[in-house]
Amino acid sequence: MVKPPRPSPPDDEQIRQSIELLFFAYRDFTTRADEILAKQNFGRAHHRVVYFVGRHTGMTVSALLEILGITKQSLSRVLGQLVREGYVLQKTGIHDRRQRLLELTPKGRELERLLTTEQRARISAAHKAVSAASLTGFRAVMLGIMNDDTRHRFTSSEAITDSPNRAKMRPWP
Amino acid sequence: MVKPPRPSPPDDEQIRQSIELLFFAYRDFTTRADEILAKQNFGRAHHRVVYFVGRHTGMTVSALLEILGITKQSLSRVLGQLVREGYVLQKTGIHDRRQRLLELTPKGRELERLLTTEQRARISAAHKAVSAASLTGFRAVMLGIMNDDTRHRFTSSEAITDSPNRAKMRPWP
DNA sequence: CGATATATGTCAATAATGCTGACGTATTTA
DNA sequence: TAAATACGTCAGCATTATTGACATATATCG
Repeated sequence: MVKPPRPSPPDDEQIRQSIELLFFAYRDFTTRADEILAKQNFGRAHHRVVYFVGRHTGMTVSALLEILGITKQSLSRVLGQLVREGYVLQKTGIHDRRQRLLELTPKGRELERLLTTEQRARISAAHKAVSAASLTGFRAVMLGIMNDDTRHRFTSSEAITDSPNRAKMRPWP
Repeated sequence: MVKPPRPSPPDDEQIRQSIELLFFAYRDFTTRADEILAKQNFGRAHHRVVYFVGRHTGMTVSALLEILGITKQSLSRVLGQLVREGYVLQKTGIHDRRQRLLELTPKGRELERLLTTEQRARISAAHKAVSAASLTGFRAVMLGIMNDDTRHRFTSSEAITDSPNRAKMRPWP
């Protein structure tokens, strides 16, 4: 007891701080939307579906499952509910008729807007409060935290802003 | 009533990207620990309790509730379970005997280590892959995302490592 | 001292999210 | 034609979180 098993203390402290930044930022980021959802008898899962379907109109169910990282049974309840209540439309795929391509109805877009307005304002304020370099740093660290295969989602196509740092990122142990 | 159906599109794209960075980084950050927890019949809530009690030895139940942002009834089951199974100790407060000060047992510390080892490695790698400036930027943005009152947790007291970088962080508008 | 507030715990009911496992159907591909 | 794929669904179970009501011990105030 006199001798606490310490990892390298200064480094460990920095790491723990980042863990906590992630925890608290995520916690505060989601609470407001959760409150709005509760009033409509929806949950966070509905928000995620509406967000990503809005973001990627015409996406397949599989693509959505991969993004959410859940099973089709779990998605089923939520998606089925959104479809039945007129927030999401399913259209049979043209090239592959087994697919159900997803898109938001006007009602769905309305809900998406309602849910993310506060979140976008929050992020927007955070962006405006820092320098462009800070924003780049934020992105670099977030990309470093996620899995390699998830990272492709940001690094491949056009979406990414940037950053020289990316080149330094190692593949991950 | 409301006017702009569209925010300025380029800006909106950057904001959405940050929202997604937050979502995917958090998702990937938690999955491994969740798997370990599942094997022991524990959930993410147990992880959070063990993490924060380990971080703030001797903390009160109220302090933990405030950090977690949940109700005491929700905490009760999880905390009670951890206490009964010997991961967490409760000691009656000295100055205020109504308080139950929380701390980890050796078994609790072991569990905490098991759960966060992978997470710390993940964050550590992300830190090493970027410049000190990027890290500062990451912190600034994360602090900007969280609520004002949550931010005090990082900006006020000692808990912070320290780092010359800290000095550059602005108090926030 | 007595009233009241605080710190904590507990019981009960309810809801949302997620999982595994087992089937079923339509459609595409080999 | 057989196998693989995309999707859906039913059933059962665990975890996390909620509200509301009530209980106990201790502190503090008038």
